[in-house]
Amino acid sequence: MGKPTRLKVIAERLNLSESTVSRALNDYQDISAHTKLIVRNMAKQLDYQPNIHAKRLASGKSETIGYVMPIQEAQVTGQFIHELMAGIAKSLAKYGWDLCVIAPQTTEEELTIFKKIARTRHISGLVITRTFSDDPRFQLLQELEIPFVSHGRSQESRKTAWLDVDNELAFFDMTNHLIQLGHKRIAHIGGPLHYNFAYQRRDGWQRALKTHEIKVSKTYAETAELTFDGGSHAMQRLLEVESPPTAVCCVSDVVAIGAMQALRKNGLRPGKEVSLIGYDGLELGAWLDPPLTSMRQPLQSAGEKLAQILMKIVERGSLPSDNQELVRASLVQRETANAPISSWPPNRTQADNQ
Amino acid sequence: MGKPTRLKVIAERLNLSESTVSRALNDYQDISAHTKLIVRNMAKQLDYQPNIHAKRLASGKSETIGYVMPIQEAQVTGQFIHELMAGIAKSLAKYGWDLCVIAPQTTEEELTIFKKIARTRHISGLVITRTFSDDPRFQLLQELEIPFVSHGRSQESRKTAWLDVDNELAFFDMTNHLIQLGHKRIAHIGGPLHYNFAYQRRDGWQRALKTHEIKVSKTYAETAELTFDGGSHAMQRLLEVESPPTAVCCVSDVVAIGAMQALRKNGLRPGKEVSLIGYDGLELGAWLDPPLTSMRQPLQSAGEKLAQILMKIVERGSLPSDNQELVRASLVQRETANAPISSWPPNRTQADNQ
DNA sequence: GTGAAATCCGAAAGCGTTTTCGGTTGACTC
DNA sequence: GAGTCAACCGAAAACGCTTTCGGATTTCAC
Repeated sequence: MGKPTRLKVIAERLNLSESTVSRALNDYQDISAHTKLIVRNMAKQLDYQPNIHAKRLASGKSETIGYVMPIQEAQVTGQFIHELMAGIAKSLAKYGWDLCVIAPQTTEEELTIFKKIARTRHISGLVITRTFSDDPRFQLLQELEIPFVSHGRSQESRKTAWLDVDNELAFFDMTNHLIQLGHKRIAHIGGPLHYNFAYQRRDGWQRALKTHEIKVSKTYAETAELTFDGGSHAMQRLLEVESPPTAVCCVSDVVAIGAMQALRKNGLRPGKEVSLIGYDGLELGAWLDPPLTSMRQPLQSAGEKLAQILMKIVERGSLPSDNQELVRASLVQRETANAPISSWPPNRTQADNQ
Repeated sequence: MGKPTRLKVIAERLNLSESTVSRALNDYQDISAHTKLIVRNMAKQLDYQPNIHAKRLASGKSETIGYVMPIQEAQVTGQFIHELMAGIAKSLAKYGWDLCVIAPQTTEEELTIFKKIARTRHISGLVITRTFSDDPRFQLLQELEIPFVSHGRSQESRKTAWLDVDNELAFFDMTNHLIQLGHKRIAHIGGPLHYNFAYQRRDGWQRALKTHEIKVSKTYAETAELTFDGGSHAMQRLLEVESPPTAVCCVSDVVAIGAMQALRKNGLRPGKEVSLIGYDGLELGAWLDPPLTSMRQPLQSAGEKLAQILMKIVERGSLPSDNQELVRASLVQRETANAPISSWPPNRTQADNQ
């Protein structure tokens, strides 16, 4: 009920000036240890919470960072975003910073919001996700001098701060896993190349094959929209090549799930005739029949790291280029990646393909 | 680069006082139409954006609402949360309000945060979700006089603002749908009764059966944790009763997916021997084999409404009890709800059950 | 032409912090 | 005992806006 405690009342009670109290609480050097102690005790006793608006106005800092929520288009980003945000919020909360959600409806609106932030500065830094190879946000944010960190990279991210999974390594690992199981005919369903990760994932797949001196057929390099249907169609095409693969590395779980459907439509069993590995490690993969093998990246901790990085840049002026970090994805073994079986692929005569 | 435009410069340019400019921009009645016009033009020309901290400090309003992110426990809440937040943020943005995410790790921490907000008042209202029948948050928030609106109800929500799906009606509709298809032996896998919706869903199922004078066997009223395994186990139990159901109403999609697995384990086909309807309308239901029939509630629009309600309460002092709204869920027809088939259930002799 | 009532605007006092700039102590040196 | 230097703290000016209050002008009725 009563008005919250202000700096003033704690100053009066201790017979100190407001400025002394303020500096004591903010640990200034010119306040004696003794004074700091009694001030802090009194503050605790009165449950003092500074008025955040006054603080931000006076100091010119906002202690707020924004998270740009991806525009709703790609599927099943929900869980992803949830975990990431939880990590960010958790980390920020430790330092009393706020996480403010920005949900632009279009790309243009997103850029407009950035410009507005640049003027008002009521948000001191941004976390962006869903990065594209050619992503206009990187240049704009640099021009506007808005501190930011991206989850994922773009072509432009040489000088900016980012945290990303080592996609290349993940797909290298994934492909190696299939090779260990005995596969030699390993295809890849990749994503559209405007997603920055699409390149890296494809490269990882290729490198693994090359390392084991397996030659890569062009027909094995498929591309799909990051949707269920995209995966389904791509798989269908893979089944129609001269000699179909015995295993497929999929750019995402959703695509892999689409691929599973295509297999079933053709009377094939995922994990038997054709092995499949997805990427994202979505929990729902475990509920499928059979459960989908996948690669998981740490999300909650990624969120925490993103927040740390951003605070470091905003607060201590750390250089963006000193804040680039690659994390490793790990295999989630379930049931769609097994050794190849002898009855597949069926012998096809030349005639089959005419 | 240059400092952002302040009230001061636009006042100087027009030879007006700051206070006049301020009131003109805020549409006060005691400013002439003409003055308002030129002030607004100048503001636009200079791309004026008020300093939000100064504004909030002076006015004592924060124009920020908080969204309490559910603690990460239940499965697949991600998509749900994402859509809801997008709706909230979108709606708030129209009025220049901010959405601040709060991610407590435990229930105690959540309550502690509420108390802090009550003191600092830097967040003027809260949206809470995942409500329980006996939910301590309702009483605390009322005591602390923090405006809030809940997505979902609790026992305590007679006087508070909320937006909820008509769960009872949804399950009434769902059950009726199965009855129309010719089912008479319709079971229900409900959720733990500490979730407020669990009661209502069960009641809707019961009412539909009673309306059609189908007597409800107690063995058909199952309860499950809201997880894949929970659904699976509950379905297994249903298959072991004397005369198993031909259709099951599931409290959630995840539970329904678990139930599908149990069916398959027993050599039964979802949508054939046993029909199944889930609830949530998750997109991933469409990727299953067969795709899961479900009920969907509008989420994005729910988020928008929640924001509207909260702003109304915070800003215009609208009474919480005048802001209670029920929305209707709709059936998402996919492939797990069909007419019963004659070969199921098999005839069982008494001996079978001994 | 006087009084009263509108109409419109400016002055100034906040809002609750931070931060700079001196000023007052006391200790310490010689 | 005068001078110097730290060590501590207070006064006061920001920060940029809102809002109350009253004053000046105009309008209108009589």
